[in-house]
Amino acid sequence: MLPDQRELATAAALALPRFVGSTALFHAAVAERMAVTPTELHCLHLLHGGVSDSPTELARLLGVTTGAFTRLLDRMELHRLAERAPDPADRRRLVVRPLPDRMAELAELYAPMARFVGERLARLDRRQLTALLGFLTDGTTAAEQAAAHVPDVTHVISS
Amino acid sequence: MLPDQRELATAAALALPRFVGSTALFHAAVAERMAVTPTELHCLHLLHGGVSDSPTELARLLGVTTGAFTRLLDRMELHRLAERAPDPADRRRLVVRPLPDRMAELAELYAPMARFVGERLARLDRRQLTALLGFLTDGTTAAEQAAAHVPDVTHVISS
DNA sequence: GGGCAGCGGCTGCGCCAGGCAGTGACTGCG
DNA sequence: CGCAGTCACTGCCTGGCGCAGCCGCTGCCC
Repeated sequence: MLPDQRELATAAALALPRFVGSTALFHAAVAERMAVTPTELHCLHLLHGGVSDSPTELARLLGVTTGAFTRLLDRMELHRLAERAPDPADRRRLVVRPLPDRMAELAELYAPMARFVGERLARLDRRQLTALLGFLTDGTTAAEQAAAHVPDVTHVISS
Repeated sequence: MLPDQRELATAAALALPRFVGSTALFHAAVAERMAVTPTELHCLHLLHGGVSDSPTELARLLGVTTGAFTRLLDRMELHRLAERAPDPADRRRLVVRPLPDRMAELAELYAPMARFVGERLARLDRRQLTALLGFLTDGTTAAEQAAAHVPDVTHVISS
């Protein structure tokens, strides 16, 4: 790896936390405009991404308890974001389905960022796009795993 | 733009919200391990990035009111993350300074993600790194501006 | 140079998202 | 057929944050 590449990599690693922070803030602003909590919005993304439709699994991915997820679902139904449906195979379970009702509103709120992303991506060639996409998808799973196994630093404190 | 490039761009745009969500969750997990709120951690990143040292400006960047930031600062001082210092030029103001005390602990908690990012970036060439870095930095400012000017959708609701 | 509008940070109060722990319904294994 | 485990749900409580009012300080402006 060449020196300037190392510099670029360092700069990117430093830019990452701030990027995440500000983007999360943007999501919070969108959620507020929709009179909805950021967690509800995050859940909506998971639902539309087809990641899962199981309450327990969704709660885990969202980082909340199943108890909190019950109220979360209550609110999402109230806000016409999703709905409960019985699971025919297991009467204890239920499946969560996203509702299309407020998608237009959501798209409008995301418009500024969508435009930015679109313009930015249009300037990249195939290799650059592949790198970016790979970084995002692998980073997602890495973050989910890392969040579940954050190293215990008790010994650092106690030492 | 070729068809497969368009597909890649679309995929990247879809992967972005989930990436942000899961990464934010990882940050929340790190914050919890440090017995600290995610907002405190976000503020710490801003301080170490040298973005600003003004309470009002930091509150704006964090998306909280100045009132909430006062308690936030109280907690950060309590947790040895930052400290208040008087502004010699203006006795109304104060300067927020990050403390190095718990940086080792923080680095250890970030280690898994840092390793992933490092390995992932090492595989990219100069053009790819430049594209990624540009996307992150420009995306940060775009998100901050977009968060401040989220379009009003009242007419959508009322219609 | 004295009054005054505006700014910067601090505080009482209430709200609400979420954790915790216990409950009931249901499943499937022994 | 009973029993342990799973899944979603519910009171109770904590705590971060918004809101609005407050005080001290600054700098403009007559």
